[in-house]
Amino acid sequence: MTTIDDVAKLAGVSKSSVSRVINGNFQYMSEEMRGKIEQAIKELDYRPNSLAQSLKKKETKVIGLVVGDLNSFWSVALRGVQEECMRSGYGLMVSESAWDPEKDLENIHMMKSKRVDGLIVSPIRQHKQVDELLTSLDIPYVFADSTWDEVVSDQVVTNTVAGAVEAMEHLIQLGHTRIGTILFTLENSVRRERLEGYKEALRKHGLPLDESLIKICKAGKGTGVEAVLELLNRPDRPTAIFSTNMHLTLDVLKGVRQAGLDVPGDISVVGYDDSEWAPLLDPPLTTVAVPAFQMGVKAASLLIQKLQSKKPKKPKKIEIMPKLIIRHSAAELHPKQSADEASVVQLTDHSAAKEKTNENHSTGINSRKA
Amino acid sequence: MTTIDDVAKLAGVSKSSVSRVINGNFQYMSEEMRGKIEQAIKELDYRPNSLAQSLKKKETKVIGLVVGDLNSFWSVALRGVQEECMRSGYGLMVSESAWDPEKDLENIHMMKSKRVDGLIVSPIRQHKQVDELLTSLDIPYVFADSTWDEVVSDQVVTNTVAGAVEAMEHLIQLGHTRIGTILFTLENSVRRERLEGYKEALRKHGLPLDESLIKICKAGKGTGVEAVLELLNRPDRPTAIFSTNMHLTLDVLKGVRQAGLDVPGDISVVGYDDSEWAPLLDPPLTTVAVPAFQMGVKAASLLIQKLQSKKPKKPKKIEIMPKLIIRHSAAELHPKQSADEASVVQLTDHSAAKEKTNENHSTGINSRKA
DNA sequence: TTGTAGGCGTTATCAC
DNA sequence: GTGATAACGCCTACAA
Repeated sequence: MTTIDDVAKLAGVSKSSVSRVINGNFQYMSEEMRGKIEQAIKELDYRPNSLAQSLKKKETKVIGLVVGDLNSFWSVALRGVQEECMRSGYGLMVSESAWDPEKDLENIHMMKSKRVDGLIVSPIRQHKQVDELLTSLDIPYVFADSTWDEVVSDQVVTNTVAGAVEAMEHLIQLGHTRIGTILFTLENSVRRERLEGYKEALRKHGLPLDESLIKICKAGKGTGVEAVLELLNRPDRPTAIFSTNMHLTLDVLKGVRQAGLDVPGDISVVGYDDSEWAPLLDPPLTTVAVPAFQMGVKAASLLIQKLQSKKPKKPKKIEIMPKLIIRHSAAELHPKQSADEASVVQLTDHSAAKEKTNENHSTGINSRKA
Repeated sequence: MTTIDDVAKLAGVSKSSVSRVINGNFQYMSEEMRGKIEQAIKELDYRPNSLAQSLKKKETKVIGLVVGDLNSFWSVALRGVQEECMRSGYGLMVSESAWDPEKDLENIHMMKSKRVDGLIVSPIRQHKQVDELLTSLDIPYVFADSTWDEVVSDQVVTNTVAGAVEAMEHLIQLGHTRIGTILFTLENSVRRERLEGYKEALRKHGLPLDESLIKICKAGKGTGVEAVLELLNRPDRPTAIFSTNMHLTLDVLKGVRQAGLDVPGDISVVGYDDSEWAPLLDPPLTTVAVPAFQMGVKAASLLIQKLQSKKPKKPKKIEIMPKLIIRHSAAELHPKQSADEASVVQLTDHSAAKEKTNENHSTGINSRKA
């Protein structure tokens, strides 16, 4: 491995001068010396050892991503994070705790020992412990997606309540008054807020809240099917279902089919999280699309900006608006029309002092060529 | 930040001894000293600085993943890689070139400068240059998924030809003789092999090869729709289509719908790459599922094993078998039957001296709880 | 304008 | 058994 000494020797100069060239300190340096050194660097194809640089400079130019679940949402968001990192010259380390809350803490320690400059975190639970650990470790961080209600740190989240409300209002405008919903256990803010939006929409439109129409299920394959069947097998079954998660939406559709019911004849369904497959279902599925890619970009850029500014600013909360994608039923589709045709309802941000993030970004799905 | 010196001071010993404890060198050490030091470490919650360790030991315990496209396949495979890394105590850096072949090379350099111990690479093109760069950089590596025909290095791939043949044979057994196929441009082995499998199946069953039934399209949204429409609008249109990529399958289904045709009444479709949504289509879609998660695990463990064994072994090629998942048509589904019910055809490995990877692993989809 | 020397936090090779 | 001490490869006052 060629080192800075090799370059110095070849160029016949001291290594401090080489170091200056590497770091772009050309302030008081003769053109001649600079030329000699750059020549030598090229000749040896020398690249500095980041480890040594980092040890000295106390920064690694690497940020870490600590997520509870690298699920479909995060796998898209990850690309946004990665893209922003590349653009800003940062490396990216990733870790997943796979739903073991202890591992989130462990992973943070791991990242710290690798000396990442900052962290994007999205734990599943224990946000408080995570927050405390992060501050005690004195590591710059940004919460993303999932957060903690009393959190005072930087964060990038989607306005989940607004998304849920919009989904519900779509159903209400279609004339539904008995709307069921299905959720995963309320372990984090994202999940709680979806329920909040459900309730808020009912309240807003003067509809009664029937707790028995709310089904909360444990994570796991197929648990949603049972839940939805319970909902559908009642005599006073709901005429619409708001599914709050993509995995649950799969279960809901399976359940509806198992119950021998028809969408949208017997029951309407709106799902949270969009999928490339939604337009291909029969009928095409209306969903709330969360701009995952964009969130990844925002989270990374907020963190990096934080790393690069000297003076600490006050915590910033960036909210990203989900989009309701209303898809026509298959019957209404003209044969020559694109099956992907849909109306996109851009939710408006009602909150005041928050960063507007309504640029016309992609939803993260289909945002790259294949 | 607390250092090894702080620990030494607190314990009243030299830092050499502390270092021994950290590295588990208890060979010639009194119980007493060990106790004192462990106590001090705990008290200060001391964690060694990986940078300094790595600088000295010349290993970082980090591996890198360099992929051309963090698409749906790799986003699942990534979880496998990550899981194996965590199990073996390695960190993971990721990078994506987003279809810019130059960036693959750039990312490799970046990883090298960060001094990763090894690399899992899956470039889109220029496998030869990548291979050469990797060897010239003297960095241990494993090709994964996509590879290069003349490659002699370690690699973990799926037997794409076998997968394609099986898909085709399914269609042939259903009585189809005019089968169209749709592919992305043949830039890498994975893509070429799918075409190869298409041809091989025809040959094997004595069916004629009609080049005009083979549609090759550029990457990009919706290009597949045009291609499939060309296929379907001919008077002698094929009675079945083998779609070689998930994105293309979406386009194929859209195209079929736009042409006003019915699956499977007018035309049969088999897709490469499975999706959670496949069983929910009407009719459920038959696909070739590629065990992405498993491939990630295998790639990581092969690399790590390579890193940890002293003597270089001869290059190893691990082949993973895709699985054909035959789904019943909706009409045949009993209402109380799971919509996900499907026959899984486990392809048999016909090759001789290759590692068997037919354990009953998951396909990567649905392999985690949500 | 350039070079010398010390130190970043460890590990490893010696002595003792 | 334990402790100095010299690297590891780079950066950066400070001196020249």
